[in-house]
Amino acid sequence: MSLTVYKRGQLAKLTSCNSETIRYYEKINLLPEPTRGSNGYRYYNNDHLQRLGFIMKSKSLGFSNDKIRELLEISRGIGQHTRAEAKALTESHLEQVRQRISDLKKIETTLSQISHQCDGANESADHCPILLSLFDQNLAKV
Amino acid sequence: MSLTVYKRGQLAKLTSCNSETIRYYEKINLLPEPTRGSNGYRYYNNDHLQRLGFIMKSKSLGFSNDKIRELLEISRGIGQHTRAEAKALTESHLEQVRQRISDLKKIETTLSQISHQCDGANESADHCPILLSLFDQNLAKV
DNA sequence: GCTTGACTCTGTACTATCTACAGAGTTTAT
DNA sequence: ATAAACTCTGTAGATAGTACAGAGTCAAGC
Repeated sequence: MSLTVYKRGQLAKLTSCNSETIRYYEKINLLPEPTRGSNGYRYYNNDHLQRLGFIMKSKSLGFSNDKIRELLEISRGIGQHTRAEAKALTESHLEQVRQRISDLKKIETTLSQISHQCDGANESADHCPILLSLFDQNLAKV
Repeated sequence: MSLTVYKRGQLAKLTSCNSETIRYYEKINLLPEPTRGSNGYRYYNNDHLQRLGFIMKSKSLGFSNDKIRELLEISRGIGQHTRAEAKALTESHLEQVRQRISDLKKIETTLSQISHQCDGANESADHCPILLSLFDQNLAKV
């Protein structure tokens, strides 16, 4: 219905997306090509606005551009796709997030340990426990 | 003391570092240039071995290459650097790790919520709660 | 109507952190 | 001797953008 159009900068402001990034998303087929004015300017419609909002939200949840492209395809598919696909994508991503958290927690523990071993005195870094830990062949694998 | 030398592939195996990556680390001044044989081959010594071990361990703790370069400089500096510097670098990195964990936990919560809202049935993705969430203007900011 | 500033266009280069490949030369094993 | 495995250089690709140069366009104020 709405015939509202937006120039690139306006779309950028409305979505908090860098305006150069909008061009980039078009290049990698995340955002469809908008119509062009006779001046060559891109003119976006409300569908672009909604899609870019979707992209920004998915990004904030850590989805990769490839995953976002898949999610957009599912949402656009006319009955071709199922909720099972959307859920599978989400669950698989969630698993990755959990794995990453688990990895980072191990890193946090190790960093915290080696940091506590160093008094941080304003003296020569010779024999600094942190550096020695990093040189240590036997530092626990993270 | 030890006059052991290693070719690139040997160093790679000993450190579990990809051999192309060793070349890359030399390019970005993370690993000093080794001596070259008359055939142009790189011949590494035990100092390189130890440094690359340091790099790999630091990487496994999530330090960026720039931070690793600083840590190496501190460890190499002849009394020029202090333990305070090493500790500050570590603490600042630890803070970043904690922040990242906190961000990921929020993402995990949101993903888990929207995933639970979807039954994942093998039916049309129309009205899929996950996709609707991602299109929703009001989805809680992560 | 003109000027000025803001915007947009294209293409390309840069960030970080590697990884991989082509085509040539070298070493090693059988 | 020959073939496999290794190394050399330089360059391109992946991921996810960001930034800039140089040209053209639009909008507001005078």
